[in-house]
This record gives sequence, C-alpha cells and structure tokens, in this order.
Amino acid sequence: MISRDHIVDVLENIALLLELKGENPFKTRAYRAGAEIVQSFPGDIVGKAAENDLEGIKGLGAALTQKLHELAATGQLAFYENLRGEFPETIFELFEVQGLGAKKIKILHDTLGVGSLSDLQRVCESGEAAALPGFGQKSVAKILEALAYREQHAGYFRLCDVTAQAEEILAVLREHSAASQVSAAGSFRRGKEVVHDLDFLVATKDPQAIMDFFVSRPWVESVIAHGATKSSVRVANGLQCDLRAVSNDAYPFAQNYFTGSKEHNVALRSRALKRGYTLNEYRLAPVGDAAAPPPIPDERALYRALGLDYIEPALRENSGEIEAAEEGRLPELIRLENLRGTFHNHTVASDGSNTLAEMAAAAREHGLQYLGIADHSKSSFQANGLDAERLLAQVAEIRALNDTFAAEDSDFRLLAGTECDILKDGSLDFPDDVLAQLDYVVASVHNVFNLPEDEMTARIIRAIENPHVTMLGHLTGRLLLKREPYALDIPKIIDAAAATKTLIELNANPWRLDMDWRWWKLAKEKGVRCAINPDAHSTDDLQFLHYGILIARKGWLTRKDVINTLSLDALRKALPSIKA
DNA sequence: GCCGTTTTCGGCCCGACTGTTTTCAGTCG
Repeated sequence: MISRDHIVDVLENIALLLELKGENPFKTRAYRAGAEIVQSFPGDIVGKAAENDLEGIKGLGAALTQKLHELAATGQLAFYENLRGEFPETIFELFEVQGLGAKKIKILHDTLGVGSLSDLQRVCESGEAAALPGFGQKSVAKILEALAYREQHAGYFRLCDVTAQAEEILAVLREHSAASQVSAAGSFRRGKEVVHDLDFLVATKDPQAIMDFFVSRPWVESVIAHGATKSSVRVANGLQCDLRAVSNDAYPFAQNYFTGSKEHNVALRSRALKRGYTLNEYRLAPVGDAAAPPPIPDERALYRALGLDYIEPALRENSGEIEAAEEGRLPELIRLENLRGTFHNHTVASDGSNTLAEMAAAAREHGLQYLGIADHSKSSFQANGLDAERLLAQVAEIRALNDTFAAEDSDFRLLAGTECDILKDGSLDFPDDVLAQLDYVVASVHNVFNLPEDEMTARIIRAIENPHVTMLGHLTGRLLLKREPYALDIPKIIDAAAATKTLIELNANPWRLDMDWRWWKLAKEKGVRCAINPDAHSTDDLQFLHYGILIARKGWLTRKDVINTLSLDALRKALPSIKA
C-alpha cells in the first residue's frame, strides 16, 4: 500500500510542475490544499482513496478525488508521470533556492535548459543568467549565495535548537525603549516541532529605529533585508530571523497574521468577509457600508469580533479549531504546571548519566510528585540494558529510597518501571512474571526498524495486547531532521490501544516529539490517553517536559487526557486497573 | 481545480521588499 506521505509529495510536486507550466495559480493552489488535506486527515485516508470513498471531504473535488483514487489503488498516477516527463527529475531542487520561484525557474529552464542545482550554478557563474530578462548582477549574486548556504545547512531546525536564540531576541527587543509590545510569531509561536525561521513582531512609533537596532545586533551574521518596517537577518547557525514593526493599533492584527498558520489565516479572512469585514495584518475594516467592527485592543478581541472564542496559537493549524471556537467547544489545553510526575526516565543503570537519587532530587526540584524509572531492557545491548536480575535489584533499591522519602515525611516517590524492548516478533524482553512486579511498563521498539508496515504494525499490536504493557514508548522511532519514522499504520495502533486501554507516550525529547501532534486528536476521540515523558537520560533532560507540553497542546490535549496530571494517590489507584 | 443561502460562472488574501526597471514583476510570508 502506498503511503500517505508519498501521496502528499505527489500532490505538492504536481503543484510545482503546474506552476512551471504557467498554469492557473488557483489550480496549483487546489493541489497544494489537497496535499494539506491528505496530510492532516484524521483517519485512514489512503484506504479511503483506494476504495474511492473520498466523497464529501471539503477541498477534494471530482478531479482530485479521481487522481487520489488512481494513485492509492494502482500506486501510479498517469497525469503526474506525464507532467514529470516534461522536466528533469532534479527540477524540484531549484524551488529550495531562496529567491527563486516558479516564474524565474521557468525562464531559466525554458531559455537556458536549467534543470538542476549544478546547471543553475553553471549559468550563474558564466554570466548567462544575468543576461535573462528580470535577472541582473545582484539577483545572480544572491542565487550563488543561496546555493552556497544551501550546501552548508539544510534550512530546518528543531525547536530545541532555536529556543535559546528566540528568547534572547525577545528579551533584547523588549528592552528597546521604542518597543511598546513584542511577540514571537510564526511556527515558533505555534510550537511546531521544527521551524524554518523565527518571526518576531514589535509595536512601535519608531519602526526605523527598531529595524536599525535589529540588524546591528552582534549575533547577526548577515543581513538579508533591511527595510523601514521589515528586516531579515541570518544568525550564526544559519537560522533566519524576521522582524516586523507595526503601530500599536495594528499590533493585534499583525500578531495574528504573522502567527499563522497560513491556512488558519485564510479561513479567518474568509470568515471576516462573510461578516462584512476585510481582514489584513493592519486592521479589520468594514466592506462597503457595513457597520464598523468594535475596538480591537488584542488578539482575543479580534477573535471575539469574528464570533469566535480565543484560539491558542498552538491550535491555529486549520484543523477544526475555528469550528470548535464558533461552537464554544475548544479544549482547555494542558499546561506544564498540570504535570505531577513522569514515567519514562533513565539512570546510570542503563544509558543515563545520573543515579536514582540524583534523578529523584532533580524531579523534586521540578515540583514533581513522582518520577518513574524505566531503564532499558537487556536486548538494548548498546544501551547497557538490564536483565531480570538487575531490574529486580533496581526495584528493591527504588522501594528502599521510597522508605527514606517516607521517613523524611516527603510525599515524593519513585516508581519502578522498565522500558521494555518490543522484540522483532512483538514479544517482550521480560517474561510476564517479571513485568508483574513493576509499577508499570513502557514498551518500545529499538531495533529492526525496516519491517514492512503490516509487520511492524502487527509487532506493536502484539505488544499492546500484553496486559502488563502500560504504555507505548516513542511510537514511530523518528528522530526529527535525522531519521524517518518507521512504517506504521498509526490509526490501527490507536484502535488497538483504545481496545486494550494502553496509553501512548508523548515522548518529549525534542528530537522525537513522538507520537506526532497530528495524531493526538484522533487518539483522544478514540479514548486513548497520553503520558508525557521526557525520556530523560540526565537530570537536565527533565526540562524536555516543556516541549512535551507544547506538542500536547498542538494535539488538543487537556489535563484529563494526560495520565501524569494525576496526583500520586490517584495514579496509584489508576495504574493497576488501567488495563483491567 | 474548488466552491456555491447573489450557485454551474466567476472569484479565489494581500502587502513589503528587492531588483530591474523607470512603473513593475517576482518572491516571500
């Protein structure tokens, strides 16, 4: 069976190729919108497409429905293959060069036969490109610069790799005397797991002063653009940072606009139009002789004026948040302070760098009431996994430490668990009588990542069906920007987890953030609960919980969807009966 | 290519910056 990601790629590539052919831009937009719909559809859209059961999905009309059916049913799409045949396979690389769009690529391709990055480099260096209409010395120099950059950096960053920079920029801007309001915007504000750049917004009466200040900070490596109200700079690790300056009056509109997502904005704008307003980054204005909107001092008021409850930035992905806001059924999203403990953490017994006592002390400093220890099991040889004997010794050590906590009159406790390997056939790395002596079991895949989707799915479902397995660890094994998730039928896993009352982990390690936020809404609807775990390998890693919360919020999760919001007493009562 | 309570045609979000132009096209977000 063809994968969802492949279908998304095909639709996006069709959009690019149609742009190159100079097709109606609204047609290309329809393919892009289709890609977005397939990407974020909650459920088995590939199966539906294969069975020609896509009727009624908004944004997929007759043409896309037919093409998706052909693609899912046969694995091929004649329309796409024909289009591809008209251009070299490497043409797609050109879209990743900053400053190049479809129009310029079309000219380069049609006149100079440019079809790859190396072609592009050649015609830029030879001077042929500079002679083309719409091109000149400067644009060619910029392309060459972009090519050099592209070789150095992939252009995407994990959230954890930009957070410190973002906070520094925010702090510095807030100190500027001309800045009356400062905010992050863009995908960083929405808490996306990887970001392409950082966006910032300032309300000011002196935009030029803010711009001059921004581009002259010591951490600026190069200035990409420096205008009166908008500037872009590149900082040390290649990260692009954009700053906009607006008036105080425009601030809420700009904040909303630049936070996105683009899809959320489009939906808001069309909603505004239906209510007789036009919405842009500066104002909400009446159309024609419609009544003026109420005063809008902040984003909350903007949503109110559109007849909506306030939508948190985390939810602005156009995945049902506007309908929910209209009907007053937006979830009250979980917050970091709701967490009372965590389950999946390592110590020096396997591949962690701190002892039980050190981890416990760090957890108490974080204000947690319980910390679960889940060291690796013996098959994770590379991680010094524990065999049954070492595990049971650790359990005894944990019980003894808990006695000392009790003697100190502390209500903090360690919990005894394991991160038990799910073996290739879906059996577990410990026998049931060992697992039965633990407070809980995290089951994870750590080897044989390359099974076909159906085998990997069956493997994990077999583990889920073990009554001792409390939760699944890092469901897809992905490492952001480094390793793809293994092939897995996630809706099927969610169904199995629901049927067996198995929890699914939201692994808060910023390289993982797995299970992906796009699936949590479905999991929640099916009644699957979440455990947010830092997968800490050191005391410092407990801070990963922050990222876990950001992603849980993107997944619409509330306090009651997440088991580690329970107090220790409530948790102790819940654990034995979780799968009963 | 999609959509529709002005419905089968005509509209689909739009502003800032840059570079190449000399009033605007392309790119980006």
